[in-house]
Amino acid sequence: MPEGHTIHALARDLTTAFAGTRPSVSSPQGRFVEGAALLDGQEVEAASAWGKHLFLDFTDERSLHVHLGLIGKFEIAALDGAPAPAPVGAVRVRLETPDWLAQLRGAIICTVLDPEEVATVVSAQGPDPLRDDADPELAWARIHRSGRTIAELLMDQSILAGVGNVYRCEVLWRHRLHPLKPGRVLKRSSWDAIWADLVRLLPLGVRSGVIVTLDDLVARVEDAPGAGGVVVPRRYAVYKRTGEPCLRCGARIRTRVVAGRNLFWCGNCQRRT
DNA sequence: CCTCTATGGCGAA
DNA sequence: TCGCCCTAGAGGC
Repeated sequence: MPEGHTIHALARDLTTAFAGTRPSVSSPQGRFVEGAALLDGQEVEAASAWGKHLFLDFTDERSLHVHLGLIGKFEIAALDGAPAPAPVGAVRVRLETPDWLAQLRGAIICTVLDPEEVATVVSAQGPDPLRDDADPELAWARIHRSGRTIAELLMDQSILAGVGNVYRCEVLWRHRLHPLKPGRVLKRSSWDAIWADLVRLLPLGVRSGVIVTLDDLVARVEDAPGAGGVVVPRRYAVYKRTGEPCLRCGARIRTRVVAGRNLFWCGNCQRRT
């Protein structure tokens, strides 16, 4: 589920698996042969994420830039001494060491960038609530002057990076905000609350691998000991719950396609006025 | 088994 | 605005 939490978890796992190693890099599918040749045998420094963009940095200053899009998958597996299995299906990139195997499929972006090009990609992204260096003022400055709907603004990666359709629907429900309200009428206190909530919720997604937005599940992840994985069911307040009762007020959940994406909200407790 | 759908965004038209 | 990427889970038959 590639919203920002997925990409940050991938960066963490790629760093664990490959930092300090020199993986063999190939493109069994054949669509990344030249890029793979540039990276093959080079030493990995670390991986990082900004919003939904993933960067695997090598010590020669080249970076593998990946964006999963809707259907992309980046699978990382410990080999535990076993020989790596042969690639199956359309594997765009394969990274292999004696200990780890990573395979990328279906990504919308997969390229090799130099540091300047990485900076250009990053500069087009808004603040990411998962990053310590994020400045929410940059997002607010654009939101509070905009006539576009808050639903649209939350999904605009140049304004706010990492939030996708599930987090936006859920966070608007948590703050009782109508998705079609224009950004310019959003109160400063509402934005502060949204940002603080995202700073709280997104790390729970990184930790559990699941988008966690319901208070009982939030508590379950926050109270779990250690930093390891927590098993959490995929349950949402409004996302994909069209016609079902709101968990807060019992009114029917409504849906509408806006800018090509499905929007879900409670018609009663998320009022437009 | 097959068909539909999606947490995203690029590039052609 | 639409097709595509070509995955993977859900649901229908």
